[in-house]
Amino acid sequence: MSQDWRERKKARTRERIQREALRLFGEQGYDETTVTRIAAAAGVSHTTFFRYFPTKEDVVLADEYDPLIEAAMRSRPDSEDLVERVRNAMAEGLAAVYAADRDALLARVRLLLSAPALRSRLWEQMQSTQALLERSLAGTDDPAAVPMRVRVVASACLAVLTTAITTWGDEGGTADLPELVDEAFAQLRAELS
Amino acid sequence: MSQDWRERKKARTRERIQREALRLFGEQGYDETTVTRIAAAAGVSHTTFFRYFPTKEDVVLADEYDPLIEAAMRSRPDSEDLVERVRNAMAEGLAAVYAADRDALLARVRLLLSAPALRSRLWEQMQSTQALLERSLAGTDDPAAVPMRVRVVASACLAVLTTAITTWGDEGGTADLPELVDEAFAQLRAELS
DNA sequence: GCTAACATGTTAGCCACTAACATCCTTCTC
DNA sequence: GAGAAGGATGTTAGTGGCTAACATGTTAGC
Repeated sequence: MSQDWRERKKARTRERIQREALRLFGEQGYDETTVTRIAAAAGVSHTTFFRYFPTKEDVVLADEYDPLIEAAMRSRPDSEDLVERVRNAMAEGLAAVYAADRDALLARVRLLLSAPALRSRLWEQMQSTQALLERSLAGTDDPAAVPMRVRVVASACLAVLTTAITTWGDEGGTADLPELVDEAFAQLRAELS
Repeated sequence: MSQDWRERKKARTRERIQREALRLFGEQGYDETTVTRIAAAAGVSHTTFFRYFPTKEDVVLADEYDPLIEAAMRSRPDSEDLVERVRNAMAEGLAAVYAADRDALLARVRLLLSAPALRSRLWEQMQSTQALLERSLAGTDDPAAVPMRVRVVASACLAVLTTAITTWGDEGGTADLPELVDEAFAQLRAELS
């Protein structure tokens, strides 16, 4: 009971900052919105902003997806080959997000596509997702022990997923994303046979 | 004749800045080396530094590879399928750099692997390389006219190339890079059949 | 109530990067 | 060969992301 009030207040402050930030980004663009401005809109100082989000980019890119993917990877049977396992795990995680949150996902993707700084940050995050995939596929915790074959698969699958999501965002979210992802994987397979 | 002296002087200044920068990065690390320090070592002011290189990252990432790849893509016969064309073009461009410049390439790769800021910048550059590949494969100049199939191929091939180069750098450059790239493509193909 | 813990604000500063202006040096013209 | 024009450079000052130090207020546990 003791810490509850504090935790809840902190969570609300965090949400307020994020909400105001996304609103301002949408209204005036990412680069044109300063951290100080966001902090003022949320009623805090810019130092407090940085106590909640280590960088400006993190307001957009709070990574909730890695745990999803990790769990999905664990539920994949060993009978599937490497690509199938990654493909299905990503599809599973994505389906959950997509069903719950389609519009928010689209807004986020479009923001990401609009600001170079955000895109580079995304790449960094994907690097950690890739490391996760590799460890999971290779069944080891030592990054140096991952064979190149596994790294090739992980990076290629992520590239395909990214391409599908990017295409989806470029088209304004008109298509069905899970279908697009399926299609993208099928296309790669078709090109390589 | 008139402008020659000026041009040559500028070229020398540019090289001096770059040389000193790479030396300092090697000695004390990328993040630990400030632009002002580099400028001082090169005997110029920090504003002059930025007149030669738009960002600190650009000292490391002057992109000479895209033109190579573009030329190589043009020399590929239409009889090859998409993946083969990209694969061979990249192999051709890489072979040239590798033969001429192996040690410099290795040093650069290792620097890239060491600094997150540089890596994200690399991703941005790869985005432009990917766009180039897509246009070349699709035979169009309109990015919106590129079918997803082509984008999937381009992004996956780049991912494979990057994985091979990264592996090479991680292993200290002991392997033969062109061979590694070949192997990486073969592995992806093997996993997808 | 008192004290320890903690969230926040203020201030000052670093660094990448930019703009404005003055200076100097080359180059071109007469 | 003197002077004007143009370009390269330095100085200064400023912005924005981000950090550290310290002071203050607010809550938690006794």
